[in-house]
Amino acid sequence: MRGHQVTIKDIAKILHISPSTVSRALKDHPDINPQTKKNVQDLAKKLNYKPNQIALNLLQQESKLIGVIIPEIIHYFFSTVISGIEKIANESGYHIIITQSNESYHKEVENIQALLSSNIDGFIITMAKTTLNFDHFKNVEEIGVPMVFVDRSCDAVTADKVLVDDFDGAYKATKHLIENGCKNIIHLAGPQNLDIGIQRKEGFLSALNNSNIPINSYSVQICDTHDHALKLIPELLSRHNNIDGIFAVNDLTAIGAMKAVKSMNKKVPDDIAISGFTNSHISYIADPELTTVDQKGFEMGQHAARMILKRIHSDENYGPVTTILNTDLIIRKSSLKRKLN
Amino acid sequence: MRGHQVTIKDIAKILHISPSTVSRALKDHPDINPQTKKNVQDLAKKLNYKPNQIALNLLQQESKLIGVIIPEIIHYFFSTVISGIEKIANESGYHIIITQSNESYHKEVENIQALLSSNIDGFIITMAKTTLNFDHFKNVEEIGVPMVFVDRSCDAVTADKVLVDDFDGAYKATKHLIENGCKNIIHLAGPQNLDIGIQRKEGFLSALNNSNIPINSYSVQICDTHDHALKLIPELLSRHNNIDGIFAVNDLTAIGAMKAVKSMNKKVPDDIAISGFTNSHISYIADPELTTVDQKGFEMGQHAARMILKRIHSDENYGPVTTILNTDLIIRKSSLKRKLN
DNA sequence: GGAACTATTTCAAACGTTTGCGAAAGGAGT
DNA sequence: ACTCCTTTCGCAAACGTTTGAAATAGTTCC
Repeated sequence: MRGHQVTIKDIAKILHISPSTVSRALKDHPDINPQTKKNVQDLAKKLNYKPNQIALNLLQQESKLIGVIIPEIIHYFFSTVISGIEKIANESGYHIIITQSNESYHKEVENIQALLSSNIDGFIITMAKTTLNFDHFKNVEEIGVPMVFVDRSCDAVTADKVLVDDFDGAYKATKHLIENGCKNIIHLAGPQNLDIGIQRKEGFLSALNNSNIPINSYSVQICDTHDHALKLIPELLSRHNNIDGIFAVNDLTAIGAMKAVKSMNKKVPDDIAISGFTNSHISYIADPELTTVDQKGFEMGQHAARMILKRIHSDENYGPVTTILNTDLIIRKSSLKRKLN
Repeated sequence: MRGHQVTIKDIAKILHISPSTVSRALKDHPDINPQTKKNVQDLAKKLNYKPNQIALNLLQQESKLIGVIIPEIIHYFFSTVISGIEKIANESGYHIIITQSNESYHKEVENIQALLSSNIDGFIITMAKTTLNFDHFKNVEEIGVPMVFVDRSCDAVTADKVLVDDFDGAYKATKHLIENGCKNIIHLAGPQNLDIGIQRKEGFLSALNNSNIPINSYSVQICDTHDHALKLIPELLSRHNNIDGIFAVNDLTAIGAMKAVKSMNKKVPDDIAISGFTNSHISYIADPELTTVDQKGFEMGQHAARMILKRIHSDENYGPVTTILNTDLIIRKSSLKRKLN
């Protein structure tokens, strides 16, 4: 049913000239007779000729395609990363193929294989949480297809990375809570096998230390989902009545905590101030609006795209580059206690 | 820097046989000597041979690529649609190229052109809100590349569609509010140049009529963003004190309305019950949790992918197919008034 | 009138793969 | 010794495009 796209050969046949002449005429090659040029260009426009990208790809040994592997597209952060990648890629005539790992190691391996056989020119990857074996990345490295890791770094392989300064972000958020009068802050932390989980925790602890605030046995809780926070916080508050601040590893968890706090008839922020991390849409939607750390997803995506394009177009094999972006603290109502002093 | 991928020709050269023999050996063609076959297959495995997808695409005049054009990936609904598409496409060896129009007509046209020259095998499209001219779609139709429209239908062009029963969803949500004791419900409606805006409004009005509830001059307000609702609702409530229910065209608007209601010291749901539409993540996050209509994004994506694959693989030119999915009413706390009778 | 040059066009190979057809070689049957 | 068949393989074309090199025709110059 496909109506045959018009090709250079078609134009050549109609005009009784050779395909090479048509090709050159279309690119304004000086060797071509102006009249022939005009004939060709007019006909091409009339027939709505579009060069066949696949043929060009084959000839030039490139696909102008960047493979993107992320855990889950429905997460606000990742969708902003994708938007950033898409913007820069499109500006250079590239397109992106998106695949999701759903945080599954096996799906990630599958996706790598599938994208490789699609002859993509480069990878932009955020590893799955469950990825502990890195042979599939090493394989890519051997083949020589460039990779950029985003947000979660993989040290088993030499590749470019773009990360965010999680430590500093967490530090700033915690410091802000302290400055707003919090004296007993807990941290709802992410899994400690991931760099971001560790860094955000360390930033939190460092801020406490720096302000000479004592760290309790319950100051750090592994808890990184909305529903978990909803269950955990009431328990915690009933045991430790003097908790007056919560710094959560992500916005969703922060909002779960917020709901739990409100359900116990405590006020946010006056009784308990809260900060999240990511600056996803929901932080603005929350009631009260959630203070959070902007994770710069869009910028990360843009950087990653620029890095991969540079690799693709570079002949020399320069060493791996790591870019670390600064975070911004976004201050909203959930952390602004009435000043008591 | 790219380490030349190993090709059939490489294998042929090493084994001193012709490329055609290698090709056939790799596919277990009966014409090939078992020993030759084994030699080829062993070497191919050893060298990690992967067929060049681009060459195959050129030969078979297909790219195994589906072009997806959506307004904005950061919207929960669209990201679920994408997930659905990706799942089905991958199962059939297809990949998806995603582009965003950002609700801009011009970007949409650009994306169509770019994807066409990437020789994608089919389009899955959700039109931008601002698209009023359809020549770019007609162009695609002429060329003969199949299209499926998702969520927002385009009648100017003969193509498959997968829609959701917006009318019925709105009807069910409104009916539910009525059954929970609402006597004066307003509808925050979407733009009335889009089908979904019209259908949801009509469903709302029909439910009121069916329950003999009078429709006021202010019953329908064009308002489809969080921030607009935040401004509009206080005005409305101060003028019409007896409003006791709100049905919003999407979840974000519903949550804006919810915040506004709470800010006026009215209780949700007891004073004013609220329902949204979409069932996005935020509806579960809201406080109180938001009653809403599940828009079945994932299912829509799956259907769209199946429809486009069927088109791609079909030789005959069957008439356009429209699939309309049923919605589910998701009842949560925001609509459950204490029964007064 | 031949060399030298210019202007314009075509040829052919290349990218990697598939596939119809033909070729070569050997064996069996008559 | 001839045909016929089988087994195994290679040739060449095809997909659409680009590009160096060669070809053709026409002009200029001495």
